[in-house]
Amino acid sequence: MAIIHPSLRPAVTASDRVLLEIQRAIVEGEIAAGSKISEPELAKRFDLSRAPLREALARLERCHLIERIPNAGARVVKLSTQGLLSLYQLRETLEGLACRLAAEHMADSEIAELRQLLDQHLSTQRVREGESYYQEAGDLDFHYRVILGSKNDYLINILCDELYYLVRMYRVQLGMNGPRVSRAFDEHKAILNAIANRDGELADLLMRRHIAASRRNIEKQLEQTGT
Amino acid sequence: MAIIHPSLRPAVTASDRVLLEIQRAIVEGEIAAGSKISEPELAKRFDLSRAPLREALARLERCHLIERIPNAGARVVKLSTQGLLSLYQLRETLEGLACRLAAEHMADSEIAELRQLLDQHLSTQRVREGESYYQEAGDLDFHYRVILGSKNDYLINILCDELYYLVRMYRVQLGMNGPRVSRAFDEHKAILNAIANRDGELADLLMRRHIAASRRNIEKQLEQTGT
DNA sequence: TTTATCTTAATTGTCGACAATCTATTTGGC
DNA sequence: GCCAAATAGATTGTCGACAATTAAGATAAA
Repeated sequence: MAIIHPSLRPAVTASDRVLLEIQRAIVEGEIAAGSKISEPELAKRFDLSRAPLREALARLERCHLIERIPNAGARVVKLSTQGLLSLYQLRETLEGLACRLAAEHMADSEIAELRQLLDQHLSTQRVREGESYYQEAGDLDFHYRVILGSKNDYLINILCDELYYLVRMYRVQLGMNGPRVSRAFDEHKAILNAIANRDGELADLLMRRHIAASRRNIEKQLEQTGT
Repeated sequence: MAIIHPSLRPAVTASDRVLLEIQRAIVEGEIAAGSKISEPELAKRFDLSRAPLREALARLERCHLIERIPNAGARVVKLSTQGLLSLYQLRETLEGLACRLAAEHMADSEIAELRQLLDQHLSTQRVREGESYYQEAGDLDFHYRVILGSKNDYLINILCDELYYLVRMYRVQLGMNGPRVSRAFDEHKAILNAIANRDGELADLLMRRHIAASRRNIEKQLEQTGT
């Protein structure tokens, strides 16, 4: 199903809408990594004043998609191997914690829904084999649900609001696909079983391994395509 | 010495200055927890327009000191036992990670400086026994340096920019002092030794214990003063 | 030719006013 | 007397213009 996001209030304000558009544009590389952000240009492009645009830029800085220097302007972040390693280092620890907490706090009904989701992903993945969008959406969806299951608002905020757009940017712009799909599904299943057994320690371990494997996979693709 | 902060650029813009003032006011309870934020009122109080004020509010939301609802306004966060537990849960994990990374990445010179700092704290603490400000400043200073030693920008940002103001708010408003001072210094020393020995795993463990002990200490004071 | 300084242009930060939205009170109906 | 709807007030979101700062280019001196 669609990705569930905690701050998914339906973009009520103009600044909300332009934020979503620019986020998408940066994540998909339509606005190139490392390029300078021109406030007047973007304001004209999205047909609004600079006030809501600047609020959107503040939020983009919050999720690490741009970097601002006072009186000098903003630039889209550059992707680097070092940055990706730092990011995945954090994810390992934080999502491990999320798993441990999810094993404690998720309701049985939530766990059942999550199992249902995985089965559903497995079947649709057989049909649409190789389509990286569904693969990525499915992966993110699973991780999102586990994170939400932790019931720790600060943790949820950091992972879903502040780090995941950058994670997606790395994945999209480095063209993540390849044969790790089926193994990722198996790993998801194992994590879910640990959570269902209320074995937080194991769920933590499995999630850290899962993300470490994902990181190694990306690193491999990085050195193949050339840094 | 003074607390070292990564985003300590000297508050060049008006929004920077008012942010610092409001941050201090909220942390110290001068603006009461749970109270409503009035943009016109604050703008008049600090003698500036609403534009830089709103930017400051956006950053206050980022460090969890206020909560905003679109078209409805902002409120100062309420302190709760549940919130404090969630916060310290995160700190345990994140600062544990910071220790592990610091053991890998800190330069010998940085470690030497940190040891010097601890000795200095010990002596000044003997002189100014019981003054909670110095106690807190010293504690924060140690933690800050370890976090910076991790050399992971995302981790540094989360801990120093997004979580620590709220940690300070809990400490200040719940009046943290008491006899844990000397033991905390011992624990700091042990953590530093582990880092100096490049034993990241032990440093991680000791820091998690250190924060867990601090959390239990606060919880105890909480139930004494009555929730 | 190179470097340093000055000038100019563009960009960012801030301001005051207007429009859209929400909260609270009052009014009307049951 | 109580609940619902409408109105009035205030607050937030957005706009266009101005001020302050920075970056770039031209000019002059070494």
